[in-house]
Amino acid sequence: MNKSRRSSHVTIKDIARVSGVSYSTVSRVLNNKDHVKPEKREQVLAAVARLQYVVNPQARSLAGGRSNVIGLLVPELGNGYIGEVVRGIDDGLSSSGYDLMLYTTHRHADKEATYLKTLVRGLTDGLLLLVPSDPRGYLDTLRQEQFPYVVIDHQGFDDFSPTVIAKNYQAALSATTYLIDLGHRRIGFIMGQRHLNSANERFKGYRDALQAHGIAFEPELVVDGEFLQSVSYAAADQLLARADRPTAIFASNDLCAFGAMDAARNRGLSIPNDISILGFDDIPQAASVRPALTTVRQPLMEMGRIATRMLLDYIANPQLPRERIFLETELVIRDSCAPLQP
Amino acid sequence: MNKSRRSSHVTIKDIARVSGVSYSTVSRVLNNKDHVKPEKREQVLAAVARLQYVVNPQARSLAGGRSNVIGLLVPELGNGYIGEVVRGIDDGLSSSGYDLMLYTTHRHADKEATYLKTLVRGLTDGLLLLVPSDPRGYLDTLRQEQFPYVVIDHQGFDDFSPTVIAKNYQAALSATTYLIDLGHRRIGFIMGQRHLNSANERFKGYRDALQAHGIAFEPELVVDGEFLQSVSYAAADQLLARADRPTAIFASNDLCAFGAMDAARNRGLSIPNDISILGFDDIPQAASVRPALTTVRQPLMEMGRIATRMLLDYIANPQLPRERIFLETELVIRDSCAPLQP
DNA sequence: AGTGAATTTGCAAACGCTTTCAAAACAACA
DNA sequence: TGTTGTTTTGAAAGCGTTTGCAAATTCACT
Repeated sequence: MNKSRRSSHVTIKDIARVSGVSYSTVSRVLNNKDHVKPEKREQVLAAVARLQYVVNPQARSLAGGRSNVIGLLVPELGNGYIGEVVRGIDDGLSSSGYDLMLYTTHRHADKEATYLKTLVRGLTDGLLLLVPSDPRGYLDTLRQEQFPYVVIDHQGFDDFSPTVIAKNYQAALSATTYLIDLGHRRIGFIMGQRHLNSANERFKGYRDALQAHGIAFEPELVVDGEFLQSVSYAAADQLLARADRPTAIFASNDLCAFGAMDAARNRGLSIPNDISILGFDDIPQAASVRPALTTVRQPLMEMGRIATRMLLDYIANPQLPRERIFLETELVIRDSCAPLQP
Repeated sequence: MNKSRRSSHVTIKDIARVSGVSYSTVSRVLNNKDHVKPEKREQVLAAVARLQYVVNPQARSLAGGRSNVIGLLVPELGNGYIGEVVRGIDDGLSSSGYDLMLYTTHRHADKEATYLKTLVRGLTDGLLLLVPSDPRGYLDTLRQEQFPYVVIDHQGFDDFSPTVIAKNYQAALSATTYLIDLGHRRIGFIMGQRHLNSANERFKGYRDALQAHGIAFEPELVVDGEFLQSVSYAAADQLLARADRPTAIFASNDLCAFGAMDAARNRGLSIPNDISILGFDDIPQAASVRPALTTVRQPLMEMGRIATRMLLDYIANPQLPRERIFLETELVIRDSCAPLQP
C-alpha cells in the first residue's frame, strides 16, 4: 500500500523525462541554481506545473539540502502565554515556505535533550527554544554544530545564545512604581519559579522600586506562586490572612494574579477597593477576567514573530552575528488596581 | 558545514561495524523484526546505547518506512477552542513515538489542499484535520491513497470520514431546556458561522427545545455572531436594544457569550439578574470570566486525545473499520444564568 | 576556421535507511 | 550421514534528492 502510494507520485525523473533534460538539471531549476539555460528552465517549469510535481522533502534533506522545517520546543501547551508566542511564530513563518514541527517537553529536561538530537539530525533546519528548562546540556552541541537556533525568553544560562526577551526588570520596576504612585505602601509580591531568570528580574524590579521610594522591603510580603494559578491562590491567601495584609499585590504573571483574585474574592475582599492586583504578561484572559486585570504587557506575539525572523535570517545566512533583543513592555491599566483607600 | 554536521553522526553502519553484524541486521533489530538471534540483538542494542545512536527519520521514511510524524491541520491558533483540542492531541501523542507537524491554514481552503499534497507525500504517516474549511477537494485523494486521517469536529460534508465530534444537537437542546426550566421564555440565540454544521446543529437544538415547550420561535431573537467575540458583541447589543429584549441569551460558543456579556455590561445590565447568558465549549476563559460562564462543556481535550488514538490505530492497522465517534457534552453551571426574575 | 575560456549539461556517487532475495547456518528427521 | 525444512544472515537494490566532476556545448576572440 505504501508502495503503491509512492509509485503513483511524480518524481524529479518523471519531469526530467517529460521535459527532455537530465534530472540534475531539473534539480537545478527547482533550486534556482545558476547555469541553466532560460529556455530549458521554462520547459522544466512547464512540466512541473503540468504534472503537479511537489518535491519530496525527505529525499531533499537526506541528500544534504534543506528540510524546510523549523522545530519549536515548548515546555507545554495550553497556557495563554505560550499560545500567544506560538501565534507570533506561526505568523512569522507564514509565507516563508517553512513548516513547523512542534515538540512539547512537558518540563522534562531529559526529553529536551533527546528531541534535540533528532531535530538536529537533519529533521529541521533551525530551532526555536521557548523558555527552555535546562538547555545547558545541549546548547553547546547546538553551537558546535553551528546549528541555527533562537531562544525566546532566555533565562540567563549563558550570554551567547541569540535571544529575544522582554525587559523584565524595567517592567517590574515601573509596574511597582505605578502601585506606589497610587499610594500603596504595603505591596505583596507573588514570586514566579525561582529558577527562572525572568522571575528573579521581576523580583529585583519590585524591590528596587520599593527602595527607590524609601519603602522598606519586607520579606514576609513575598510568597511563592511558581507561575501557577493554584499555587498562587494559596500563596495569596496566606498574604491576605495577615493582620497587616498588603493593600496591593504584584503577581509575577497573570496566572498568579488570577490566583490572587480568587483568594481575595474568597475572603470577601473587593478588587480593587480593598486590594489592588497587578499581573504580568497580558495573556488574553487578562482582559476578560473581572475586574479586568491591570498588567504588564509583554509583546508575546511580537516576540515569537521576531525570533522567527531572526532564525530564518540565520538559516539563510549563517554568518550573521548573533543578536540579543530586549523588547519594551507596556503597562496596561485596567480595573484591578485603584488608589489606596484612605 | 552541513556536510561536517552530518558526517559527525553515527549511522546504522557504524553500529553494524561495532557490533560485528551486517547493517541489515541492525536495521532489523531497530525495527523489532523477527529472525534475529537474541544474542546478536543484544550486541546491537549495546552498541546503539554506547554510541548514542538515533535513527535518521528522513532516511527511514525515504526508504519506505514510517516517518513517525503525524500532521495536524488547524484553521488558526490562539483561539481557546483549538488550543484545548491541540492539548489533547499532544497528550495522545505523548510517549507514542510520534512527532507533530503543525499546519495553520488561516482559513485558506487552497492552502489546505496544497499542504495536503506535501504531507501525504511521505512527510507524515497520518493526518488530523481540525474543523477543516473545505476538505471536499482533497478528501477523495486521501481516501484513494488510503492515507490514514481523522477529522475532528467534522462539519458534515461527507459521511465516510472517520470523525470525533460532540453531540451538538443534544447539547443545545438540553442547554436551552435548562434556560426554559429557569423560567425564561424569551431566549435570544447568537448563531455561529452558518456554513458550519455544528452551528446549525446547535441552532436546531435551540429551536426544538423551544418547540417542545410550546414556546413560539421568534426569528428576531436570532442574530449572527459568526463564532467571533466582536461580531457577537454587536449582535447581542442589537438584541438587548429591543423593547422586548430577551431575558436570556444562548450563545453558539463561549466567545460569542463573552461578546454578549460585554454588550450587557455596557448597557448597565447585570448578569445574571437582568439577563442570563449561556455559552458553548467551555474554553478555559469561561471559568475565569466574571461572572463565571455557564456553558456547555465540549470535551475538547478528550476529542483531541481520542482522535489521536484513532489515528494511531489506523496507522498501525489500516484494515480497521473507520469509526465516527460522537461524544457526550455536559452542562457546566456557573454564575451567568439565573431563574427568571419575576 | 581555430583556439581557449566560460557556460551548460549529464553521469554517478552519495545521503541513511528498509526490504527483497538468495545464501548460509542450523535443526530435525529418516 | 544425508535430506529436507526452517531460521538467521548479508549483499544489494532501491527510496528521491543534491552535488562534484567531467564531458559537451557555447562564446568571444584571433
